[in-house]
Amino acid sequence: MTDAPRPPFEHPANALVLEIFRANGALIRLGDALVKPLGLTSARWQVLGAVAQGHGGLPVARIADNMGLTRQSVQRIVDELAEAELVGFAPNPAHKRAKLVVMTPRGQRLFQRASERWAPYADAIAAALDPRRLRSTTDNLATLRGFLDQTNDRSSE
Amino acid sequence: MTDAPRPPFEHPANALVLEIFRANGALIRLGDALVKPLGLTSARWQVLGAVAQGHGGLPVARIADNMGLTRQSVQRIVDELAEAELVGFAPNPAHKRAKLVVMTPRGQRLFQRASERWAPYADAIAAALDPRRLRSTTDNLATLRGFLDQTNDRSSE
DNA sequence: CGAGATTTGACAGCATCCTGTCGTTATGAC
DNA sequence: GTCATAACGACAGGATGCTGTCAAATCTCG
Repeated sequence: MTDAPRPPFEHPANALVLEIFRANGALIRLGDALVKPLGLTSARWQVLGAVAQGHGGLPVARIADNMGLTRQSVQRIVDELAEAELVGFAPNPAHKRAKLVVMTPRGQRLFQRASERWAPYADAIAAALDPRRLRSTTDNLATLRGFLDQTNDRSSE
Repeated sequence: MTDAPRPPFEHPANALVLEIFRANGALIRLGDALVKPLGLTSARWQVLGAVAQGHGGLPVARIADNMGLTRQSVQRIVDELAEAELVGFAPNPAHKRAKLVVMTPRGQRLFQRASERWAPYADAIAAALDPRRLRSTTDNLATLRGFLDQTNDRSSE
């Protein structure tokens, strides 16, 4: 049994990476199904959430940084959300072109409804992973992401 | 302090979900940069890895299941890999149309080179997260994914 | 105050993954 | 043995995210 070809799949880090990919996919699928009846998608819901967090309004580039995405990806979603009148643009006193993205009342109502739909699932996740595991998993992923971001930044220099 | 608008962002599960999204994005970016000099992308590398694991050859649908993706996504990548002669198709004794995807020698060599490039990063991850954390994080994500897959399957019935 | 660097938005093109639908092939119930 | 079901591949279309490039606005520093 020493002849089994053993590519570095045995490495513990690889198992983690594969689980992250699978969890990411499963979360997006769940999110899409969850907000589809509201006319939303996972991506739009996420951007809406990021806008909701920036109470005073944030430029697109800031939202992208918060989400770990590029400006272009977020810009496209924001434009679509603006088209649907779920978000609007407020003048930015600190930058003429970089207008602030703010929620419209309609956007707030829709986001509220999405949040209500999500709540039971969030609770179920918290039930499947007790508070200690939930927190340690989050912390460990944050540690991993810190390393990855650092590595990515370094290679782009 | 009871008036702060508090959408369910405070929920511990949400912090975990956001970290999974960010980690996923960072991993794909790192993977793309890592195998770009080899003429590969993250997705092709991943599919190549899945083919490498199925030593005897697997039909596309099986590979997709293993990766948590749809058949169509994997099929397109496999076709491109076949075009580049990195994988080939072997007849499937159990199914006339569902041919088995197998590595070509060239694919094996390329995957080997990608693995060698990845190894230092895998080690670095294992260094940033000690074995116990690495394993518990992987296990907890697997638990989460079990719940998510179950929920997704249920809603598609 | 002025030149270069940085940040931000706009536009174009591409890679990846999804859903929906159809025809072919295997499998299982009867 | 036959028919319904499931599994698999093929094809079309849409959604999301990325890179590359350029212009406008701001900031930094001498």
